[in-house]
Amino acid sequence: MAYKTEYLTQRIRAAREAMKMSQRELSARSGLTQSHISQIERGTMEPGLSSLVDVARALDLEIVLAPKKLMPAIRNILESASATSDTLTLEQRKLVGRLERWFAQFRDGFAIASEADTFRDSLALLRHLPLSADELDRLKDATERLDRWQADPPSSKELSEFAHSVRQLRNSAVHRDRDDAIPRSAYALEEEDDNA
Amino acid sequence: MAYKTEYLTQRIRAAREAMKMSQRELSARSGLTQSHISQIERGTMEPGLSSLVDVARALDLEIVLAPKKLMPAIRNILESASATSDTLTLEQRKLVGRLERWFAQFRDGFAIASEADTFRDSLALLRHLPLSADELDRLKDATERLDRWQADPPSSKELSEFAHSVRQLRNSAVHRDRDDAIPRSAYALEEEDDNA
DNA sequence: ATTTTTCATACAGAATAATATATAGAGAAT
DNA sequence: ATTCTCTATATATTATTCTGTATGAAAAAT
Repeated sequence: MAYKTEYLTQRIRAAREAMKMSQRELSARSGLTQSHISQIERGTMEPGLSSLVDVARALDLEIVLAPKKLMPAIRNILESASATSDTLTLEQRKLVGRLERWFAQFRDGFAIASEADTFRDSLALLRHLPLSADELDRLKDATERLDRWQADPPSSKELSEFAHSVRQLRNSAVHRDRDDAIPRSAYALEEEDDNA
Repeated sequence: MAYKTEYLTQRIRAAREAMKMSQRELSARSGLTQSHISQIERGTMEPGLSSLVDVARALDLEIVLAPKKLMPAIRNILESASATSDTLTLEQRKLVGRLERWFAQFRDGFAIASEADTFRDSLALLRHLPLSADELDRLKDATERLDRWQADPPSSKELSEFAHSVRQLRNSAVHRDRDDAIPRSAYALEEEDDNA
C-alpha cells in the first residue's frame, strides 16, 4: 500500500547511501529511531510528513512543492547537479563565479532593486544548468563586458540591458526541452544519482 | 505545537485559493475529508506524507526532494512562473502595442497571408493574457528584433521564424494550467483597449 | 574465527493521524 | 430575512505512526 510515496523514500535512501551514512547515524541526526528509518526506506510504512522533513533536513535535502508544469525545468537542475562535470561546466562555473563576484560589488549600480535580485537569481541558475556551446559563448561575452567596465563604469541603462541579456541566457537554458538537451557523457537517470 | 511543516501546508492553501477551489472540492479530488483539509491548512494537525501527496496531486503539484544548495536555482524557477505585477502588465501592453503597430506596416512582408493573420491573432491574445516573467522576457526579445530590422529588413524566412516564436509565446500563455495561473485579480477588470 | 557494523524485523504501548458526521458562524447571493 | 457556500471546530471511533527495545542475519573488519 505504500508506493504512493515510494519515489520519495527511495530518494531518501539514495541520498543517505550517497553520503555513506548509516541508518544509525541518520537516526542520531534526525531524531527518529533506526528501526523507523529502516521501515520508511523499505516502504513497510509511510512516514508522517514531519518525519520526512526531519530525515530530509538531516540529509541536507529540502522538500519543495512544485507545479507539475515546471517539473521538466526542475529536473534539468537536479540532473545537471548530479551529472558528471566535464570541461564545459568547469569553464561555465568559472564564468558565473566571476559574474557573481562582480555583482557583489556592483549591486548598487542597479537602479531597480528587483532587477538586481533577478540578476542574482539568474546567475544562481546558470551555475547549475547545462549550457550549449553557443550559450557558453554568450556567457563569455557577458563577462567580457565586465572588463570594459573596469575603467568605465556602466550607466544604469547599460546595466539594465546587461541584466536582461543574462536573463535571456537563463531562459533559453531553463526552457530547453529534455529531448534537445545538451548531449552529455552519461545522462544519469533519476534513481541512480549515487555517483560522487 | 509549532509545526515545522507549516511552510508546506501554507503553500497548499495558497495553491488551492489561487485555483479558487473550495476545501470541499479539494476534498472530493483528493479523497481526504473537508475537516481534515481544514485542520491541515490551519496547522492544527500535521498531515501524514501520503495525505500531503494526495492533496498536492489534486492541486497539480509535485513533491520534490532537492539538495539545499540547489534551492536558489529552484526558487528562481518557481518564482519566474508566478511572479507578476502591475508594472509588468503595463510593459506587456506597451510591447504588444509596439508589435501591433509594426505589424500594420510590415504585414506585406509575410510570404503567406494566413501566417500574417495568425500572427495578428496571436498579438490580440497576448494583449489580454497574463504573462509570467519568463514570457514577458521573451516578448521583450521579440520586440528587440524589430529594432534590428529597422535598418535591415527581415527575409521572409526570418519573418516566418519570428511569427512562429510569437505564436509559441501565445501558446504557452494560453495553455497554462489552472494551478500555476497568474493571479488575475490585479488587472482583471482594468482593461480598456488603447487602440493603436 | 571472532568481533563489529549494518540493516531488517518483531512487539507492546503511547501518541497522533484520519474518518465520518455534525454543527456553528461568517459572508455572499438571492 | 433567507438561503447558500465556505470554513472552522467538535466528538467519537478506527487506523496508523512512532518510540523503545530487542533480536536475527548478513556483511565487513579485525
